Amino acid sequence: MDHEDPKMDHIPTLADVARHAGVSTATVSRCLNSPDKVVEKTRSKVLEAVRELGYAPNFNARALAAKRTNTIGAIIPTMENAIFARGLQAFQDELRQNGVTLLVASSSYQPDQEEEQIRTLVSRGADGLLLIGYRRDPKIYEFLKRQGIPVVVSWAFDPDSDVSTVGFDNYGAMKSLAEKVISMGHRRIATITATTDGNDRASERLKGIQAAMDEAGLSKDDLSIVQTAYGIDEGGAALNHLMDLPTPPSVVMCGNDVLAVGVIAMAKERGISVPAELSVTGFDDIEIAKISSPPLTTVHVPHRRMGLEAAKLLIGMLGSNKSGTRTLIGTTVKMRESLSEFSEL
Amino acid sequence: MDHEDPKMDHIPTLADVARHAGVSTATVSRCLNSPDKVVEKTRSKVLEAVRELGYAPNFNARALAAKRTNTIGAIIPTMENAIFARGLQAFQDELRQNGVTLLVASSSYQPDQEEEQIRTLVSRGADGLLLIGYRRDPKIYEFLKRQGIPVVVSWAFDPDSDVSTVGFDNYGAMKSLAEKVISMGHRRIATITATTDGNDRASERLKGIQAAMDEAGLSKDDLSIVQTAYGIDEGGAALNHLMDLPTPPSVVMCGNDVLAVGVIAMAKERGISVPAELSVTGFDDIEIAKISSPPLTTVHVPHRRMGLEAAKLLIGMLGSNKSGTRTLIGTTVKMRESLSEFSEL
DNA sequence: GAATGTAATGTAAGCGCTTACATTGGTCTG
DNA sequence: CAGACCAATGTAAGCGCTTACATTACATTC
Repeated sequence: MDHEDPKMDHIPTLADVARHAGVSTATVSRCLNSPDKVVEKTRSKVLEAVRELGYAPNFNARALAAKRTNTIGAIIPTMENAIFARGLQAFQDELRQNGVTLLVASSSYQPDQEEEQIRTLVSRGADGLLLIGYRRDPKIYEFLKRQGIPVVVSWAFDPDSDVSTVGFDNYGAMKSLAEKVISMGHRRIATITATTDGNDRASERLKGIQAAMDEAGLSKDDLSIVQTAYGIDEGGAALNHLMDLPTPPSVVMCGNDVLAVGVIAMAKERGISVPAELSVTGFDDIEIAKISSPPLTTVHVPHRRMGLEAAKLLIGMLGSNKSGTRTLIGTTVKMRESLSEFSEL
Repeated sequence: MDHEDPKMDHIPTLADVARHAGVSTATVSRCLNSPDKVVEKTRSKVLEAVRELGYAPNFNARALAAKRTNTIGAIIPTMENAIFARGLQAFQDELRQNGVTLLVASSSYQPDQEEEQIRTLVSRGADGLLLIGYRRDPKIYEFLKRQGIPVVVSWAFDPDSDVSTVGFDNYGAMKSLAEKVISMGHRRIATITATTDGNDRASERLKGIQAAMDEAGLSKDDLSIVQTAYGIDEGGAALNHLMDLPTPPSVVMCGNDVLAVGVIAMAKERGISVPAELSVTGFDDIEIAKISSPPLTTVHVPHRRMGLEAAKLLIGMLGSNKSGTRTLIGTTVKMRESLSEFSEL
C-alpha cells in the first residue's frame, strides 16, 4: 500500500485532515498555528489525523493567506570563501531559536545581482532582510520601505546613516592596523584590496590606511594600491605585480585574510621570506589566519557576536515596525608573526 | 510623492496592472510568463503598466497557482567550511543559466536536521532536490517519491543504488591514496575521520584505507582511528590524542583537508616536522590544500564538474519524471609535500 | 459578404491556506 | 432556570496568481 488512505490520490491538504478528523479547516489551522485556542480533546484528534495522512502544510498557501513567512533573507557577496560563514552561522542559529528560517543568497559582489536577489527574496515573502554594507542604489531602500520590510545592515558601520545596523568600523579598524604597521618602521606600504567600487567595506578600509599614513606624515603616493577580485590566486597575482615594481613594498596590507594568505603562498613560491623580507597583514581573522604560516597579523572581527546581535535586532523589528538601532561591534588588531619590524636587508 | 499612483495604498498586484493597462489579468499573466502568446501592441502596453506601478509578482501566489516554483533545493552538511562551496557554486551557476533558483540549507551533519530541512524545502515547493550522500531513512526517499520530487544524490557513488547520482567513489579514492601511502613504506597508519555514523562518505573512505591495508597484508589493528567533528581545531585535538599513544603513527590520513590542515598546524605547534617526522594526507583538494605548508597530499575531487553535471541531470529530471542516471566522477591522488617516504628517524 | 478558421483576449474557477465574523454550547450568576 | 457571558468551533471570504475554456476579433476564402 502506497498511501495510508487508499482514497487519497493527491498530497493531503488541510481540508483532507479536517474531513478525516471530523472538524472544520479552521480548527485544523488553529491546531497547527495556535494550539492553545483549541481544546485538548479536539487537538489530539486533529494531530492524529495529521499523522495518519502524513500531512505537511503548503508553505506557499500559508504565506499567501497569512502575509508572513517567518523567513528572513540574507544576501552576502560570496559563499566561495569563509568570510561570511561564521557570522552567518551565528545569525542563523539565533533565528532558528526563534522559529525563523533563513534564506541565503549571494550576489557575487555585483550590485545588479544583489538587487535581483533582493527582489527575489521579497517576492518570496521574506519578512526581513540582512544586507552587507550600506552602499547601494537608494531606490532599493525606498522599495524596501514601501514594502514595509525591515532591513539590518551588517559588516559595516556608518554613524551618519539611519539604517538599522550591527557592524564594525572598517575605517577605524584598518587605520589602527596601519598605525601599528607604520610604528614598526614600514614606509613602503602596499595594499591589495577588493574593487572599492560599490563596496564600502573595501573603500573604508583603504581610507583607513591612507588616513594613518597621512597622520604619520607619509605621502599618499607612498601607497601602492592593487584592486582585484577576492581569492587566493588573485592575492598571489597582485603580489607579483607589486614585487615587480621599481620600489617593491616592505609590507602588504591586504583587504582580507583570503588575499593575505594568497600573498603569503606566492611569496613562498617566489622565495621571499615572510616576515623577514616582506610583512603581510590581513583582515577578518577567519580560521586560515591562525593556521597560515607564518600566522597572519590581522584585524579580529567578532563575527559570531555580530551575527547574533544582528539576528536579535532584526527579530525585534519584525513585529513592531519601529526602525531599529545601530550597534557598533568592536574590533581588535591581532598580532601574529606575518608582521615584523621593518629592517633594511 | 511616494507612489506613482496616488490611489494605490498597497503593493501592486496583477489585477492593478490589468486595470491600469485596460486588459484582463490573464493577459497580464501571459505577458509575464509566455510573452509570445500576446500581440506586441498589448504586450508593450502591459509592460509599461508594470513599470509604472513597480509591479513585482508575488512568488507564493504564483507557486500556489502554477504548482511549480522553478526552484530547486540543496541540503549540505555544513556551510562552515569550503568543502561544498565550489561544487555548489558550479551547481548554482548552471541552474541560473536555466532560469532556476537554488535554495541552500544546511543540516550540521544531523540526520534529523536534514529531514527537517527536506520537509521545509518541499513544503516551500522545491521542484527538485540535491542531497549529499545516500544514507538516510528510506522513508525520506518514499516521501519524496510520493510527492513526485526528483532527487539527485551527490558527493558519493553507489553502483547498487537506483537513486540518480553524480558523485565519486569515496572508497576507491581513499583506497588509492592509502595504497600510495603504504607503498612509501608507512606501516604505523592513523586516520582521523568524521563520525562515520550516518555519513557514508566518511565510512566509505575509512573502508578504503582498511581495504588497502588488508591487501598489503597489514592487520586492521595497525590502524588507529579517531572520530571527530570536522574542523581545524578538532583535527589538532585528534592529532594530540594520536601522538600520545604508545606507538604514534608515521602518517595520519585525514578524512578531509580541513582536518588535515588542523593536524599540520598542531604538528607545527608541537614541534613535529611534517613530513620528515610525520606525513599527513587530506581529501577533497580544496583551496587550503595548496597553500598549506607543507602543501597537502590529498585526493583531488573535480567539484566544479560534479556540480555542473548534477545540475544538468536534475534539470533534465524536472519536466519528464523519468528517473535519472548515475554518473561517476573520477578522482585523482594529488601528490604534494605533506607525504613522504617513511624513514626511521 | 457570408462562412470559416485561427489567433488574441477575456472569464472565472480554483491553488491550500488564514482569519474575521457568526454560531454553538456550556458555565456561571442572581 | 432564564439570562449573560465566554470559550470552542464553524462558515466563508479572500490572499494573488495561473490556466482551461469561452468568447471575440480579424483575416481568408469562395
